Amino acid sequence: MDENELADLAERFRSMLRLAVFVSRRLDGDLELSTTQLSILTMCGEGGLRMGVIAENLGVRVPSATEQVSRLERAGLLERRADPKDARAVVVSRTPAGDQAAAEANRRRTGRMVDVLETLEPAELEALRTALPVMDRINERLHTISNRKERIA
Amino acid sequence: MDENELADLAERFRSMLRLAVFVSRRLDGDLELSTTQLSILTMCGEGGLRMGVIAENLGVRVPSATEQVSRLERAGLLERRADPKDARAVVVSRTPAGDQAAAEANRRRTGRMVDVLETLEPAELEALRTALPVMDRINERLHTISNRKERIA
DNA sequence: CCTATGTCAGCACGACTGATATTC
DNA sequence: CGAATATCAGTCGTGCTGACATAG
Repeated sequence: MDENELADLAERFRSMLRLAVFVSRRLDGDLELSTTQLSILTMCGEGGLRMGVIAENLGVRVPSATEQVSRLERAGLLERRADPKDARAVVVSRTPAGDQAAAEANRRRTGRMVDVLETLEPAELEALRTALPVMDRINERLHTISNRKERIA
Repeated sequence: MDENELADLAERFRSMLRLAVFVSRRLDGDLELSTTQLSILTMCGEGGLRMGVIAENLGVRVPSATEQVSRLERAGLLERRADPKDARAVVVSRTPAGDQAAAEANRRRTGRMVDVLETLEPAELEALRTALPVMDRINERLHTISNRKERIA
């Protein structure tokens, strides 16, 4: 693929990213839990996570994660415990109410998404399925490139 | 495709949307113009747009568009003119400085995206290219579904 | 003593609603 | 007069940085 084709694809992919943000807002905007909050709830099953890990998974700074966790804790969906191995750290895990809320919210959002996907044709669904891993790769590469830049600068 | 496959695809697509938001932040987060602001600048070439159209294109309410346009106007990149056909409306268009800023910003962001895409393999780029129109379709369908819901409610 | 972890305080941005003009 | 267009005022959510306490 030559340079011009790549630049064209890059521009169209930029448009697609904008659209993805837009679609995300439309799908999740009117629900009780924000996209970020549900992500935190979902990742905090299975024994809990440290605050720093939550922040890293979300791609935000630690204070931002603290804020979201505090909010979900006030709502009774998460709880903080001291890490027995390291008293500086906290381990965040779901309460039973959090388990229930996460399951319910994920079920509902997936249902909405199914409603949309049902209107597409098989070839379109296949195109989607094939492209999904590519976004993961792009995300990985983005980390690599960012890190390299930091080292140079 | 049966119900379970569709639900599985829906969940993975939801993850992809989250990732898209994340990638978008990483790519545009440290630049002078926000993603939204550059979208406005880009769409306001070719004779200008009314405020309501800008809001609709962005998927936000009119007051939010007003705020962004005011900011870009203060920065000297956009200008408001009265619509000669309808004195209630304003027409927003780019200044020469806005033309230049939009071209420069778009060039730079596309360049960043090319840096990322260059690290992918041909098959992955092809998968991406094939999937791009599908996101447009999803966006269209979302409008249809939302409108139907409003009518029912 | 230096680093790592998390919280707090204060700030910025960008969305929203509700209340106005103004004009169709 | 009612509907449409844009703006203003005020609020909220969610990110950030910088300063701090506590523990490794």
